[in-house]
Amino acid sequence: MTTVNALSEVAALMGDPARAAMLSLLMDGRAHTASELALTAGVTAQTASGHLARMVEASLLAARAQGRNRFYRLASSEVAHAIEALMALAGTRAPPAAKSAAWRRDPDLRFCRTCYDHLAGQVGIAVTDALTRAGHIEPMGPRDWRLTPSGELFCGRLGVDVPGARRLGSRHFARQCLDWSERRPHISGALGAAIADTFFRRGWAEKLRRSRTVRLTDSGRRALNSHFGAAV
Amino acid sequence: MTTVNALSEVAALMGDPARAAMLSLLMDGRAHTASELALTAGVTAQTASGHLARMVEASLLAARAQGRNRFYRLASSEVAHAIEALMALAGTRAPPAAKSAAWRRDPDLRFCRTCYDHLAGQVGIAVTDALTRAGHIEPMGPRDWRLTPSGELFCGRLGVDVPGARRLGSRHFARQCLDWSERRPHISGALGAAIADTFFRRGWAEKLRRSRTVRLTDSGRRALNSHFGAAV
DNA sequence: TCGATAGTTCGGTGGCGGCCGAAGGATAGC
DNA sequence: GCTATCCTTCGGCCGCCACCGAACTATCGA
Repeated sequence: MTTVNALSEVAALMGDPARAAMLSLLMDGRAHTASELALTAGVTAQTASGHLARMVEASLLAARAQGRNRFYRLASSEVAHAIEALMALAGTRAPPAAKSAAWRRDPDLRFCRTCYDHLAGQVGIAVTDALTRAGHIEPMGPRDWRLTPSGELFCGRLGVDVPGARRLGSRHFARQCLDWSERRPHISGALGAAIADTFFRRGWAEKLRRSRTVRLTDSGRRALNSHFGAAV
Repeated sequence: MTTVNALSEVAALMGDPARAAMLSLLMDGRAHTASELALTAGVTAQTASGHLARMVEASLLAARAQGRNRFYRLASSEVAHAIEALMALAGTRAPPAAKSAAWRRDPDLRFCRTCYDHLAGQVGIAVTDALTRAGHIEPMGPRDWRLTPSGELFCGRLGVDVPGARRLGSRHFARQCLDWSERRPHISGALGAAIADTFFRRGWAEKLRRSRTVRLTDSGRRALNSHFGAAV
């Protein structure tokens, strides 16, 4: 293959409107799910899937499976650089200010939200980090956490229903879930759900209507400080 | 027009093999006639004419009529920069085995070439590294270089027209341009062009006909050694 | 075990665009 | 004027590829 063909091939990939829309969204540096990218590009899931596979094949994107979701991100900073150079040609300034519109509109979503049934965002990460720092949980394997004896006690004092979580044998007990805004794992699985449930039950957090966004209450903020030694 | 559409449109222009071949030839920084570009791209004159018109329309190329001939050149160094960035991507895409095949095809191009109007390849990197090592230039921000007082003196002794380069207010003075073969930044912008000009004027380097490839002369090799303390 | 959700694969369709032949300027030289 | 060369415009053909519906797989939660 000549350098010329290589040039045209990579440019052609970026030259499709749907793929360009996906790449633009990914210029925020975060990982996004296939369905999110499909929605942004304005195409069906199956069309998006084909586009994403081609871009992964060409090393423009990197993919990581997580549960039912598949997260895609730009494969390297060089990809971002090339996109930026092309956008500069069109006279439009893009990165790094080019976050997705939804993103700019919703900083609260980044702060705290539900991910299935557990907490995510800065609050989810703060809780996870605090538990790790205190030695209450430990990474176990690539995808799980282990609850230590001290963690068992800690959860008991807080009112987290650990026995109930263990009873759900069909469900993973404590999983590492990649936080798509913070780009680090937070705690999910049955234990993550039980912790979130405690937050809601004790009035530390409230779900907003018709949204994944979660509001941390004042007492929740105090609880984070006193019980977890974390500030957000 | 949205930024996304702008991205896909300019990328789609570069994504056609015939147009990519033309753009590659024009990376030598010179103006070429329509028929020459048609020959390079392997298409008929009328097909090439259509391609060229579209690229002029999109401000990728600039055209100038001269007698019966029509000369085309890259519209700006930004266009060259974008092409270079895309080529850097293309270098990473295939596994090593496939890459080296394409590589060995053009060892001379990898050694020294023009990137629009400045030097690239091993020689371009050698010059840039030597200037950095001697403290003549310093990275300034993510995309620029700063010429230090010692660099000012050094360029003056060499006959590089620094004042002339500064006078081009419309153009970036000293930019970092990612070298697609060396995968590290070399110096471009007005100063990069002035340095390259010095190389050609003093007989240190010669452009090969119909190619971006540049030949380093024996005196050029000696100059690199004595003035820059670099060996290639 | 079962339903719901996320993602992929496959097959068929439609439209965009690259291609060339033919014809039509424009310029230079005679 | 005439001719050769360079380039462009026009019209029609053809292939590629983006798209979607349908069906399938995998994972999650109950």
